[in-house]
Amino acid sequence: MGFQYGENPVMSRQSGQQMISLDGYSRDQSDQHFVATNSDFQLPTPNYSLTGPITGLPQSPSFWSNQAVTSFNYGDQTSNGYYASSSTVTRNTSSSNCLHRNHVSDIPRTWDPYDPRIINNSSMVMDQVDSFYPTEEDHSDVSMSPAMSTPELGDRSDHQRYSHTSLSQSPKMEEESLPAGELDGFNQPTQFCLPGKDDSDDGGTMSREMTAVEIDEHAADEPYAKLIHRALMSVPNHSMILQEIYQWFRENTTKGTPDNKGWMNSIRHNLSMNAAFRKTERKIFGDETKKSTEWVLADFAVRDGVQSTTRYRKGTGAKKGARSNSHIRSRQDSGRRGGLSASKNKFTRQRFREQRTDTRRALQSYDFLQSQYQSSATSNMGARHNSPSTPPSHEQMGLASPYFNTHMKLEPYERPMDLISLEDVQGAYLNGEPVFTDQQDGSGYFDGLPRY
DNA sequence: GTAGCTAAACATT
DNA sequence: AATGTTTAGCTAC
Repeated sequence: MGFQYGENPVMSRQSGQQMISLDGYSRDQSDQHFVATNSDFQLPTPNYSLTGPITGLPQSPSFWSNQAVTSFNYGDQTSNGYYASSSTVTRNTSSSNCLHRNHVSDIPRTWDPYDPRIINNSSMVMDQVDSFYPTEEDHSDVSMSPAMSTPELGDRSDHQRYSHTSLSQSPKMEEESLPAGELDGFNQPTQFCLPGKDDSDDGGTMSREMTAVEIDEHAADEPYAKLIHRALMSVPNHSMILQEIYQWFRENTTKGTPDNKGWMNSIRHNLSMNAAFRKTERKIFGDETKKSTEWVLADFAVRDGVQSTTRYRKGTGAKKGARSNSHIRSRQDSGRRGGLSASKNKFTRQRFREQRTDTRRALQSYDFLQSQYQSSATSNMGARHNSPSTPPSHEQMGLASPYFNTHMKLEPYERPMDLISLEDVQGAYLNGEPVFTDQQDGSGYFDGLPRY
């Protein structure tokens, strides 16, 4: 990246010099308000260090043996069944020397060292670096581990390979704005250690530092959902477009191979099926008619990590062993069913959303009643095992239906109330007629539609 | 049985 | 064409 030591930042830019985006993607001019050149940006702060998820690690022993490099808590499944969120790397340095993001909303997608905000307030610049990964094609001597680390500037031979930081992020849509303090945990120190499955005599509760090799091996074995989670956690706003996710996989995993496209399919599959990943739309600046789709981590996933995608699988029970004569035909047939079902389900979901809207409107009339019970509700909520936006497990939901409530991608205002949730309702009548009932066999239907 | 990967069909953008 | 959704076969544990 060309970060250099020195008390006096030198901000020079030659005319015609190619500008790069910090996440490696070209930007529209309108989006280029924050751009750094690859070579002439000079870090005004000497002896700096970073906090935040860092991807792409030098593998040199000197790097790993450096005391300043923190240990890793390689988040694994936690007691609540989630993959732990491993969003932050900390340093054993004083906070004044650390680079950390203070305000996500302030971070532009790209940066320009000539931005007056930087020149006049240089501390703001590197305070907000969150991600750091190599982009050069030749990675032969650089570990592409997706694990997060902290490049140590003392070893510039390694460090110089980091041609840019990733500030890939776009402003969240209004309705996606995070509540205050939502990302507070992002700056909280998190240790990166091996999961406690080792032979330590504490029963595995203690953790130990991973070696670089272990991290690489571990990362290579990580499931897609976890890797996607990690990718999204590596950017400040926890959002990426699909192509950025692809690129992250190319650079940080062994899955992103060019020889086949199956891994892309798998990524899309995981994005679609895992409730930790939510789809948002962002209007393209300057052209309100165009929108780009971004994938963003759900709030609970930021806090708690991601669950396995298969957990969201429809539990109809794949008939193992029920093979047709032709494997190919079976495959095609299953896909065809999926496609047809997808279409049908899309329709039914759409109808269900309309129903939900109607239900919500009806329930709004209960606002008054809810306010009467607010205090008791609050006390009940306090007894919740999980935070309200944390999706319940199968067990918690106690659904007779095999459908896990994965794609109730509800906006905050339309989330089921804690007071009254559809899961709690076993039947409803309108004008004396049953609107829906929850049959004992679990085949609950909502106005003739399957219950989701 | 669960988790994960993968292929595939189909829909949507 | 790229992206998104869904089903389901298969393997490993």
